[in-house]
Amino acid sequence: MPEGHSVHRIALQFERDFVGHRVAASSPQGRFAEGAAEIDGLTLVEARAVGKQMFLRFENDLWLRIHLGIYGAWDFFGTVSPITSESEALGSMGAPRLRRAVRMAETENTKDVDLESFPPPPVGAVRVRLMTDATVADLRGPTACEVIGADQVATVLARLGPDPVTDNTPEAEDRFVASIRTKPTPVGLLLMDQSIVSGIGNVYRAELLFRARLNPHTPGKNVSEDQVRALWRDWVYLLDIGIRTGMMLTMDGQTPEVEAAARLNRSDRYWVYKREGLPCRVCSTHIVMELMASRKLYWCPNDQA
DNA sequence: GGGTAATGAATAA
DNA sequence: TATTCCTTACCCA
Repeated sequence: MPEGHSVHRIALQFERDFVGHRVAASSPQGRFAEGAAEIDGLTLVEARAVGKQMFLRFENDLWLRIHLGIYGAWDFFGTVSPITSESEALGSMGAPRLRRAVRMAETENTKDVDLESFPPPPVGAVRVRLMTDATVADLRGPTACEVIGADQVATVLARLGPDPVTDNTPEAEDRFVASIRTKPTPVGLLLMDQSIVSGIGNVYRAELLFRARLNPHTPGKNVSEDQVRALWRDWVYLLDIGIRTGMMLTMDGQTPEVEAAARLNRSDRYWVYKREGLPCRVCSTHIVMELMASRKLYWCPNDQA
């Protein structure tokens, strides 16, 4: 579930429960055995997120770079501190897996499986397990997972566009404006381009464009400066909500009923995302789905004319 | 039990 | 533009 907000939340979780601790690193699945051995037993010094990338800095200037890709996920067990006042601890995002573990234990009728035990046995294909005395973090299905040096971290960072969290400055906004407004590329593609702006994925892309009432096919250079600045500021705004709540809430400012429903059900959460064929919440026109660079793009052809 | 989609991006061509 | 990689959840039977 990784757009920028998730990655920032995960980095915050590591900051809370891992930074300053000696960390045992292993690869239960085996595919990251060498990398895990490099950092095993080192103390975590810093946790950073930029866009969809996370960097964990250990002693000796060794960095673990993680990119979750489309289905990577971290699960936390044990001591999992709340990271914002508005959300449960991140461990709750791992709750489905926890429930599945409970089901498995029940169906297998193995009373000796102690679900409260620490550390819990790894379930599934755990590429990396990071563990302190009190907390376990399991990573599955990442697109990138590697131990690198500071120079390589800098190389990765150099090709990332501004992230509103690390870069909420007028200069960052100007950089975003300039890179959008010089390109003939459809704005719907530009928003997904991590070298132009960090952290936006397929959900936020569709929702940002709808909120701006912008046609996704509009060439970047044809979007007015005011509109581009509004896009940046809306991303700043939505990302903050996402980090605080742990949800991609884009229908804020609506009635309390609508907002409550959005928090409760995914199907009531978005303006256009995954609403192909359903009536637009504003004008009742059928929401359209089309493939743009092989990703599903949802938009309202009437409001985003 | 099988098939598919999924909040992503690198690479080849 | 097409292919490849990574893993799980959900839907259907």
